[in-house]
Amino acid sequence: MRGRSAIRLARLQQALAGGGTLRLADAARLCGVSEMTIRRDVAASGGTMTFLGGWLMMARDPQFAPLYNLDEQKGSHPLAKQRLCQRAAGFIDDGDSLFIDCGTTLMPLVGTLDAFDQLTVVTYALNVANAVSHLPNVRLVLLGGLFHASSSSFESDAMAASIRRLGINKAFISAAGIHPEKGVSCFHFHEVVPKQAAIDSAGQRILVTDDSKFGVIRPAFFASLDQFDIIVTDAETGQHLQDARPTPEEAGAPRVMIA
Amino acid sequence: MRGRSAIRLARLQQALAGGGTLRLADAARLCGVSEMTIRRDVAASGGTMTFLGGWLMMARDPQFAPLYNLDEQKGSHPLAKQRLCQRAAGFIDDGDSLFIDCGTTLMPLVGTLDAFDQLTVVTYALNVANAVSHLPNVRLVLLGGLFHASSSSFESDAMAASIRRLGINKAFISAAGIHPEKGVSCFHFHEVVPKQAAIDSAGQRILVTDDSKFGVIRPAFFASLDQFDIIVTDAETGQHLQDARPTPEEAGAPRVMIA
DNA sequence: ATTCAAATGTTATTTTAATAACATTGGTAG
DNA sequence: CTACCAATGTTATTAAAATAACATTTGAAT
Repeated sequence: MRGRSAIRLARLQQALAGGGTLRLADAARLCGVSEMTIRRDVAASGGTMTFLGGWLMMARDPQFAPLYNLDEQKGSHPLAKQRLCQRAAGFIDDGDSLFIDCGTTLMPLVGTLDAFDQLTVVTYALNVANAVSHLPNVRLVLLGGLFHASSSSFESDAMAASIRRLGINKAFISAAGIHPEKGVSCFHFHEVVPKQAAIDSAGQRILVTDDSKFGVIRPAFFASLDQFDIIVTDAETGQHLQDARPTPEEAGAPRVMIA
Repeated sequence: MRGRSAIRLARLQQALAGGGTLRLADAARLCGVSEMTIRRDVAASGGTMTFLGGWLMMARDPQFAPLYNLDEQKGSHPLAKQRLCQRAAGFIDDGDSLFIDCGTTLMPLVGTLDAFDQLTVVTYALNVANAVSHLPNVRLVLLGGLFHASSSSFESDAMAASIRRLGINKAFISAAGIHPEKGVSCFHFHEVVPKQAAIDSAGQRILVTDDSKFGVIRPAFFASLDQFDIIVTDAETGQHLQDARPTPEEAGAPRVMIA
């Protein structure tokens, strides 16, 4: 009786591949073995599966990973993003058709959408799509293609054309770097096309970015600052931007909103 | 102090919008309130959120939905699907480019893919895409469009064209109904186009279906039985199909595999 | 202000899960 | 066949979460 543990683990993994959880008791029955044996199997699996209070699940980090660890909690990053998105959500109206960019910055924005009537969300990010897919009041259009795990987003030749066909009301754009003169940049080159297409075709362009991105340059530039109508940001970045442009009402200057 | 519970729930919901979990203690701190209050809030939320062993999460997140309830467990459906998929996986080779249909039937198939080298998976189903997205050895191509929650899949004008451009090695197709004379059907009309395109363009077509679908007719027909090269099914359906075609080697007859 | 009731906090109790310790089984080498 | 050892099962113990009970706070009406 050698290697049976591996067989059981494979079977459980297969059962859980599509997401979902299993009661410990059910996992045990599924494998025809005692609960203790399942516990030992999972413990020996080296972290591919875990128990969460009696429920077995795949421990793929991003999904299951707690949002805040007690340690990093003082760094109020997630809270900051929530504040930014709360502010950004102020620009949304019932019936809008929104473009939501990839990354984690705009994630809390999705959490605010259930308060509206009949929105449409266009995105090329898998994480955004998953969050939106649960909202009954939001129509979801996902722009597919080849998946890039690094940014949880898709790349496609047809991306730009698809976006231009869609009629986007308001585009919420995120960035990995924002520099007062050089402009706005991101990590991955395949993000450039959809970002630019959304900026081109949207009625209103809203850049959402926190202080940690200010002054930073990342590999791929995709826009200059004055291509945005509104910039929602933290106090520090906001101050910088307003100092750089003493007359924010002048033509082409985005309105800066501090969250 | 009225309606604060709702405010806290909204905040938590927003924090969890992108998926993931929160420790009870962290949720309490996030809202500046005691753990007991969070417990009461969640209990009053009417099932939108739940605790799983001290972790707060969105209840409807498929990631955390239980696969089997103790009650329905006797009906060994999920086990049957696993057996079918195990059998179906036998047709996969390293380097293959696979089409995987929507629904839950083919979900366990994804669980077998980590054993191969360098696969490509093409799908128009969000649940399949999510499962595949975690596999480092599989390239994922998601065919996007307008999302349909009923089947967790996408609809698009460009679907057929996209599929034909892709070069699919083996197409794994699921069905909601399979009838010996009338053919193979599904619930949703928007599934017909991608299914047919995949059947048209794939090198090998593999229908995977369990006994509960046999003799059933659903709203949308998409293929006849002899359009498949292989049918992977349970004992009962397999017997029926073999009886109906006494000479399975005759031209155009699919090979029937009983799992 | 005073009073009341809803909301929240605190503590105690029950239930459940996780761990540890020990007993049993079963395959395999000698 | 027998003795051994890994694998598994069983039971006991510990830790943690869910519930319940009761105390305290807080906001609004009188």
